[in-house]
Parts: sequence; structure tokens; C-alpha cells
Amino acid sequence: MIATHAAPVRVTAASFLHMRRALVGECIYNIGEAGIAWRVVSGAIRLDRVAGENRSFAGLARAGDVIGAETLLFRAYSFEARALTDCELEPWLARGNAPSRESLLQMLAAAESRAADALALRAGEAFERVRKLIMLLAGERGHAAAARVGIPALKDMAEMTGLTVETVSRAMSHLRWAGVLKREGRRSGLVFPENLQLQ
Amino acid sequence: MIATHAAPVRVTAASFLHMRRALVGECIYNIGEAGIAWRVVSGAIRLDRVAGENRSFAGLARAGDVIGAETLLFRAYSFEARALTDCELEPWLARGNAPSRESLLQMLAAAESRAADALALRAGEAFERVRKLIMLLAGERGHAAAARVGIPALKDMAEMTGLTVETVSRAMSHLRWAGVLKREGRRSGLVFPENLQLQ
DNA sequence: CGCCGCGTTGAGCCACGTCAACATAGGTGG
DNA sequence: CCACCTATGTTGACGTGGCTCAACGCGGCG
Repeated sequence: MIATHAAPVRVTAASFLHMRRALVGECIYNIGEAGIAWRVVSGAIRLDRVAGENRSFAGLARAGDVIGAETLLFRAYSFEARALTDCELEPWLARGNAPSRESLLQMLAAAESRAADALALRAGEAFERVRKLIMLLAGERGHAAAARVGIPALKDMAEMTGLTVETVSRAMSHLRWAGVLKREGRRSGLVFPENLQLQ
Repeated sequence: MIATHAAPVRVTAASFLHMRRALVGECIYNIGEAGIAWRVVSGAIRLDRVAGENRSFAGLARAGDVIGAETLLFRAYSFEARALTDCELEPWLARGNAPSRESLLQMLAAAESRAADALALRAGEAFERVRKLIMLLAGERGHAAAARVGIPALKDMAEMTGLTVETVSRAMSHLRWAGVLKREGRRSGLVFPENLQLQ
């Protein structure tokens, strides 16, 4: 579980705006809407740019990342956010507080690192791309124990990797066949990163 | 030309660290090096992540963008920067000055927007990708007048778009044939975005 | 129950990767 | 100045990885 702010005495207005949950596929916010910035507590979120009729993948946020920080500047979201897996969010900063320079610099560095990760999802062969995506979602933790991952819809994986649903489906089958991924219900799996010797 | 800081009387230490130029292909900084953040005055720069032996494209900076801001946090660059075209840089912030929250938020928003642009370079068909890259380099200005663009090496364009040099070469020939791009010396061209009806 | 969205699998085809040959531009040394 | 060399760009021929299209299974829902 997630440790809530340990401030039992003083209850500010902000603490009423508590954790928010979103289910797979749910829209968290739309472009142009007013709102606050959120920290992703668990799950994964997809950010999209909307140009006319078509959405285009613009970023992937995972636990620990902050999304929607542009509202501090523009007072409106400039991307659309949708839940790739069930996820939990908490408001970033108590209402009205300004972020420190330090934390802004950290977010900047994190944003650039995430951008590089997202870019990497569109390089290399199909199987590699899907593997990278799953590893990213699994959190790239040490190769020791198996990790539980939420598996997004194939359509989302396809749009993130720049492949088609069919190709992603085949790659996922291959990952399972290779023992890297094990089914656990429809929407989650166990990852065994060590099983990657063969091809 | 670029207006230099209009401070003729007081000459600070920072103003000695003046504009820097880099030629096509030149390395601007390496990962791990100490240094300052730069604002791109003209030209285009490619940021790369280095993992072991292989570089991977991690971002594209154009005139107006700030690169290397992570040095304010880590005291070292976390990406490698190389000039895609001849370019001019000026130090961002006089030495020792801290950036305002406002400007950090702007950089954050800009970084996310650039990330989305870079991602878009790896979506769609080959010709479309190369076209988008050229348009991006040209600065997406109004479709009115022809704009001069610095053309990066095909190898760089290939790595940015996730294509091969041969395919990029063919796409460039096609752009020229379609009248969208006109040669002007080896390393630059004129863009006519309006010539895009056909195909 | 039938419907609908999602995932899976197969068959065929095409855009792009691969390989190879050649053109061109700079750079260097004589 | 030319002779030569290398890096870079161009073009063609060919093979293939992934896209397209189609059929089907499965689960959730009215």
C-alpha cells in the first residue's frame, strides 16, 4: 500500500483532494481542461497529443512520475492522459504551493529520460520493441525476482511501439513461449527477465 | 545576426563565456562531462543516450531550445550532444544565476512538446517521416515563404527517423522531385511546404 | 441468447531493409 | 595544380519482416 502523508493533526484543504483511481482505458484528463498536476502512485499512463481527428502517442508515465505539470504554467492540460493499466494518482503539491526549483529540475531530467525511453520503444525489431515496453512497464528492476506487470490493451501497445495489434499479439505470444512472460489473468502477467538467452 | 547582451558598461565574468559555434557533426559535449546549460541560437542539435557501445537517439534541439539543463542538478551532462547542422549556442543563465521557477516550467513544457515531436518522427511511412523531420528542422513556419534549412547527414536523419540511410536518401530524392525541397549547396536546402498536394 | 469488442492466428503481399556498385565532394600530399 | 583516398550520398536488384485482410475464439453485457 501507499503511505499517506503523516500529518494527523493539521488537515489542510489540499488533503481533501485525495488519491484518485483510474481503471484501464479510463481517461484521466483531456487537452484544454483545467486541473492540477498528479503524481503517479501506481500503474502506467499514456499521454497523447491530439491533432484534429487523430491522437498520437506522446509519452509514457509510470509510478513516481508527475503528469500535467504544464497546468502550473498554462492553467490547462496540453496532453490527454489515459490509464494503460489500473492506476492510482495523488495530487502533486498541496493546492497553491509552488514547486521548488530543485524538484522542477528533477522533473526536467526525468522528463528527458522518459522521452528517451519512449523513443527507444520505436527502434529495433518488433519483438525487441514489445520486450522493451514490457520491461519498462515492469520497472526494469534487478533481474532477481519475477515482477508483476499490468498488461495494457494490445491497441495501446501497438500505438506506443509503432506496430500493429497483430504484430504485438505475435510478439507477446513469443514472449510467453520464451518464458519471459507468464499470464496471470487477462490484464496482468509475471515477468522473468532472465529467460532471454535464446534469441 | 544575434543581438548580444546590451550591457556595455558592466562586464561580468559570465559575459566572457560567450557564444559558441559548432560545425556539422561536431560533438558539443559528452555524457559525464561537467559544463553549463546552453541555449541554441541557431542550427539543430541531436541528443543521444549512450548505452555501452551504442548510441541511441534521445532528442532533437532547435533554435530557442535549452540543452544540458541537467548540469544544474547533476553537475554533469547526462546526454551526448552533436551538431546536426552548423550551429550557434550561448550560455543559458549567467554563471551562478539560478533559473526562475517560471522558466523551468516553460522548459518542462517545451521538453515534453519536443519529445512528442521526436516520437512523431518514428511513426508513419518512410516518406512521411522524412518530410516531418525536414519540416521540423525548417521550423514549421507559416506556409507562406520558402525557408532555408540546414540538412543533416543522412546517417543522422536515418537514426532519428528509425530508417536506413538508403531509404532516407530515396525519400529526400522524392521530396526534391515533388518540389518540396530544393538543393542549395550540399548542406542546406529551401523548403516549399505548399507543394504537397500530390501523394 | 445474440451482440460486440478484443485477442489470436493464418495467408499473401508490399514497403523497407540488405547488399552491391557507383557517383561526388572534401581532404591531403606531392 | 593534380592524383589519390575516404566518407558520404545515390541508385538498382532482391529478400523479408511486418502490414493487411480475413476468419475465428472468447468474455462481458444488454
